[in-house]
Amino acid sequence: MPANPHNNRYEQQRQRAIRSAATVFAEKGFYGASTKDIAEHMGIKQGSLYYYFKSKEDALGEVCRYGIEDYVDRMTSIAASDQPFESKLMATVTSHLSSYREKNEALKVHNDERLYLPEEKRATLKELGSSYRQQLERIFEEGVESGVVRKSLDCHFAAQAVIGMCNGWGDIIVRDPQLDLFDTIQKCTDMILNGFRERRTTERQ
Amino acid sequence: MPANPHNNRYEQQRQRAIRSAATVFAEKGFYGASTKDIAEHMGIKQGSLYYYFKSKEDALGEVCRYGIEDYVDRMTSIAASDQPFESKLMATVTSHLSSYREKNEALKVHNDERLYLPEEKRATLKELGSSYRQQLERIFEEGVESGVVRKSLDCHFAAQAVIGMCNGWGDIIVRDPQLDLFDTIQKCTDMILNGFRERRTTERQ
DNA sequence: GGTGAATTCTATAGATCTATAGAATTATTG
DNA sequence: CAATAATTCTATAGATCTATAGAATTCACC
Repeated sequence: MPANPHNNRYEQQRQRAIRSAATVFAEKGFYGASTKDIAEHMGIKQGSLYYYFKSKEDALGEVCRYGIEDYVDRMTSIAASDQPFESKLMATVTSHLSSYREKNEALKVHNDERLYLPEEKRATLKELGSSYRQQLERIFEEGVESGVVRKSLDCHFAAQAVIGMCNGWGDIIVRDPQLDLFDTIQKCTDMILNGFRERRTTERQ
Repeated sequence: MPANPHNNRYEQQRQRAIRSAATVFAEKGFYGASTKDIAEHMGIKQGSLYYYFKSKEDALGEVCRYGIEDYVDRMTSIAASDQPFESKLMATVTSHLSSYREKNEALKVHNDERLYLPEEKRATLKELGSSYRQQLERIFEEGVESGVVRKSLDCHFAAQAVIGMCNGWGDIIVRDPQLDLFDTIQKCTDMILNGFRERRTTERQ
């Protein structure tokens, strides 16, 4: 507990601790990872970690929040912007997939391990996740209204499917740093909009 | 170690043990679940579990194998059948999603926890998973050849995307027994083939 | 350089958890 | 029913792991 709340070093080290926890949780899972693992990754001793976290569970909570927070913020600004539907969709996929790169493993930890948090903490995260999904649903609804997306679309289904697919890519992205992100983003967006079916050209075969 | 290898009860109880392990691993994760949890779910004492499993890790291996085995078999028979592309695709999605219902949580455990297995055991599972993905790629390639799917499709990407999306639904299916599976299957197939974009009709607006 | 605050360390209590050994119980078979 | 085999139980060794207390060290500022 630092006396000076404007203390710089404490916050910096705390961030390092959260990142270390994210890396270790992503690799070994919440229960598979020990506080010793996290401390060693950070370069301190096991007991010292409790200077930055109240408990191991607290560490998981911080990682999850860190993982999802600006991810949802980005969705909010995408949704609020006045781009056309197709741009919003692509921005969403871009934001989702690149989160896995930029934020290292914290978003993955949020997705895979948040269920180990107590009900109370999970509720906060759940609201964030629901907000994300609802905003994406709304984007699809706008797409319907603007005539770009077919009227028959179940927008709730659509949002779930897109989120699920992006999370699936997340696993691959985290494990394979070679993967061309931009290429994947383009292909995903194209799939969501157009599907894989051959377009019938005007000329008959 | 039963003397009579044709012993019936032993195999039956072993199956029960695997199912219990699947349920508990799915809920708490490999490290989060204790052998006591599994034994209690099965209605025996902790130590007795070792009559059926060599180790906790062995239990995880069995659950993973149980989870993926007939799932891959089904893909093999889908791939070998002579249905047209669209039927194969729908059969694939159906098989994938309904696996989550029928096999309870074992496929989910395979997806989420197999990385905690030692390299050797994981290699076997990896081959099964690769076989699945390659067969799905081949289905897409056939779709291209038959002209149903556009020539520009990256079939490797397509297979990954479909698998990722189905796994995403898997989480939802396991947690929400209410979800209409057939409806979800139809919408997924439709999305993969046609995307969400409004088809331009021949009449101009 | 000295002083108090901030940070990190060492050591450990107490609570797990896995796996094993051997006893007790239940089932099977002549 | 007796005897043998199969299954389950009890008890525990040994190895974690989390969280805390208090000592040691480093840092910031005068």
